[in-house]
Amino acid sequence: MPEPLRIIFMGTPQFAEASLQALLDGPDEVVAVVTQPDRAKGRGKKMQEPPVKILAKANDIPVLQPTADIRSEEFQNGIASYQPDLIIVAAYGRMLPKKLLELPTLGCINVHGSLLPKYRGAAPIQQSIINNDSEVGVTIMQMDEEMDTGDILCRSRILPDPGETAGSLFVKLAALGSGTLLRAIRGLKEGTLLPTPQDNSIATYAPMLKKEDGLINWQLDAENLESLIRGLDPWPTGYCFFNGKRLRLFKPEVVYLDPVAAPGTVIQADEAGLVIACGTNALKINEIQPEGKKRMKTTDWLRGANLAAGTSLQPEESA
RNA sequence: CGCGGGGUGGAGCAGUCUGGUAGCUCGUCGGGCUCAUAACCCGAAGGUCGGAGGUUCAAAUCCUUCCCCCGCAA
Repeated sequence: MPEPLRIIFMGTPQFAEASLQALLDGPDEVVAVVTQPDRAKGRGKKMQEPPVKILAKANDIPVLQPTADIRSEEFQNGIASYQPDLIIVAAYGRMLPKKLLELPTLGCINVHGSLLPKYRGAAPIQQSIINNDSEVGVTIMQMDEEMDTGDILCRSRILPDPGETAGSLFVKLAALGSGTLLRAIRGLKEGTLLPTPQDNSIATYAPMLKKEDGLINWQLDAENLESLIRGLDPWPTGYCFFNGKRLRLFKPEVVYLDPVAAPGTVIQADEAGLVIACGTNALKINEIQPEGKKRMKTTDWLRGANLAAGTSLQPEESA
């Protein structure tokens, strides 16, 4: 095995940054970075570079941004010209074709934000919070042609903290993933890794979240909504409506009481906080972001908002 | 030039349409009450009303322009 390895890194968002940085700090050579094209984002639809691209440019690494078809001859020849020993993928955002998977001598390996075979797919970290899992982690796996189904090389697990959000867990798992990745690479080089096939019978999927997934259904149990809101923080965020305006909900807390009011009804709205009736028990919301405003403590918001107990936070019936 | 909301003592807001005394709920500080208190009562401090220019006897308010924050959409 040549030393150092020639590595191509494929990734796009913030989650991938830590892994790329770890590789840059590591013993092997990152010869190129592949990332999604710049996209028009934010107000005024300004073009924005993916975080991974920014990091790559800062380290003078060639960046490839295939736009349409990563199955194209042109792109695959481009990759081949770097003669990679290993391709590492972390939240790149697309499946890789077979030809590409077989190109590097050591194949392609992936950093995934769950303990596979649990939560294959796009949103494993959010899903693990939403389901209130007692144990979370990352998996390094050998990639194959299907989504997150390859043999497991390495896993690391941690315990989520109370009140953990998808955002806070993202940071932790990105760091955990980068360390686990380096361990896996070392193992590959030394031939000490034992690739383990996934047990498909216990596999679950974590589909990409949509904005509408954040609309709170107050009929549900407060405990479920509590973890849901944490799992949707910071995106797409749990939300409901008040006076036709969207209210984003953060820092939820289950209040154990038998709600006499209909689900979605405000039970309490004073200096002690905002409590809303759910299908079972109730939910206290400790931070809130009204449309057009910054995120703030709910008690601050209540001082200025004209919200009384008895109000329903269901979306308006009229369409 | 994608659509829209917003910037008012430390916090959250009202006041802007219809120019004319800086308001509300809190917080802070001082005093009182109380066995005691984050409760209650009395009092006080604290504001270039985002910046600049303009109109006017007079601008938070009307006009022009710039800066900043945020939601939608992508």
